[in-house]
Amino acid sequence: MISPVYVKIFDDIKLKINSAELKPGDAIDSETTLCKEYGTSRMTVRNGLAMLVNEGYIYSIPGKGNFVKKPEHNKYNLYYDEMNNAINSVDKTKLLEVNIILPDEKLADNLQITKNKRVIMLRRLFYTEGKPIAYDVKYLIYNKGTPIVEKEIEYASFPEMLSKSVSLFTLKKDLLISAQIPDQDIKRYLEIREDLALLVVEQKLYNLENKPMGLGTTFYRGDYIKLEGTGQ
Amino acid sequence: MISPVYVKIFDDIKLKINSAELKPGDAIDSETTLCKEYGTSRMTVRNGLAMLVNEGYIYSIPGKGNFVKKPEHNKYNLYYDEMNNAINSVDKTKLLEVNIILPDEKLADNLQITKNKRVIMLRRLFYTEGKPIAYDVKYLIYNKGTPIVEKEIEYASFPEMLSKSVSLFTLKKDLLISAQIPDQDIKRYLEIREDLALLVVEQKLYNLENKPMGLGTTFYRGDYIKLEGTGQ
DNA sequence: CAGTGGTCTAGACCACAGC
DNA sequence: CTGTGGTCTAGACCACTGC
Repeated sequence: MISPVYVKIFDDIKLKINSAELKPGDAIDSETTLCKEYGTSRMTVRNGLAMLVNEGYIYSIPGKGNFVKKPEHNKYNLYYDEMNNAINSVDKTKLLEVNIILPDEKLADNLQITKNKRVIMLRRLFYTEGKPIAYDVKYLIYNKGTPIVEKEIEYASFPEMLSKSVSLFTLKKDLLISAQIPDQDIKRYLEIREDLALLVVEQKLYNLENKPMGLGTTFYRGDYIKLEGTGQ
Repeated sequence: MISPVYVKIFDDIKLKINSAELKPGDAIDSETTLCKEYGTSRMTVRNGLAMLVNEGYIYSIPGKGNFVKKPEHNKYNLYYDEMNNAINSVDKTKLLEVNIILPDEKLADNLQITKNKRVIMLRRLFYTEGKPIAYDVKYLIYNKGTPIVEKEIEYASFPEMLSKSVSLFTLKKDLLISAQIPDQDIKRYLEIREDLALLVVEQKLYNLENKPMGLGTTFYRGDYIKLEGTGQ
């Protein structure tokens, strides 16, 4: 098991932090000191420290030194794919409606547009093994020249819908996750007769200038979805 | 507005990717080519490329080159703090019970322990403005010598509870988010009389060896919580 | 003032891709 | 074989910190 010197430096310091030999706020040996300790050049040391910075273990203050960071124990990675989650995946969708509409006050406000700017609305149902498990409504800013291809939209996730008009790299996305009781309409769409909670995911997409590009809400049957997050 | 050369390189290439001049899978100019283009040394170029790698724009294949990555448009950052969310925060907690118990089959299985290994159970209520908004149950592996300090536990988040026995850096965490209808017990605890959905967050904490250290579930009134995720 | 991290140079050798 | 990225050296000057 041979590994580069800078990985050795990274591992050593990481171990000291994990074993609590170095605590948050503590200073790390200076770069020149580490150079001597490992008998290596400064660039190699900095390479190892850069890894620690990238993984959130340390931070540096120019002129002072490198210090152990407080771990962000409230941060999680969430994978949210409208059609796939921890316990189920969508195998069929049904396009209920595609329409160009004029937004009402609230929608215009949310999309930061005037009320005479047209918006694409689409409503879909998601199915798993023949049963409807989610009701989905999306609003997209209408761009002339961006054709609406029903077949493409039917199976597209929200970010993919916008990929024609915006590079996916430039998309900023926000999620809001909540739980609520279904109203009559949704009960009908999802064929819910018993008492059942909905998991509601609201998505908002922005371009790089923070201009809203789309707004969407997906109502999942609570017994058919679990969202999964992983820490660190 | 002066910025280091490597930041300029980073910005230039990022712009090319965002403007779709460079598409996923495309090769970037080689490092030596970039050295000539910017009249700089290889380390400076590599510094800029490292930033692009860290932000998920590119990846490199040794011997071949650097390439534009496909954006991960299903990845979000989720901040989950048991006591604080997008629309409310907990201002009071009530410790219903702290006990050392023997796990039942399911719990022992989940914590990967034998049924004669003791477990700390604690149950809490979270309040906002005098009203109970969440019911919380946690199970922690019992470690001899780790004192249970009620006052500490009462206001601690789950990762903090374990911080005495494990470095917070070493904690791996999993979240499962779902929605369900409250049962009679929870309705009583949360003083729910109307129809209401619960947002349920299950947390599982592991140490570095992937040994489960704790298990917890928090049941939030659906009208008092929204979880917030941000993309990219 | 000496020590720190930030930026940068101009080289080097290596393992690996692809021809 | 040439070209690629991965690792590394031994210096340099700068801005900043703290004494």
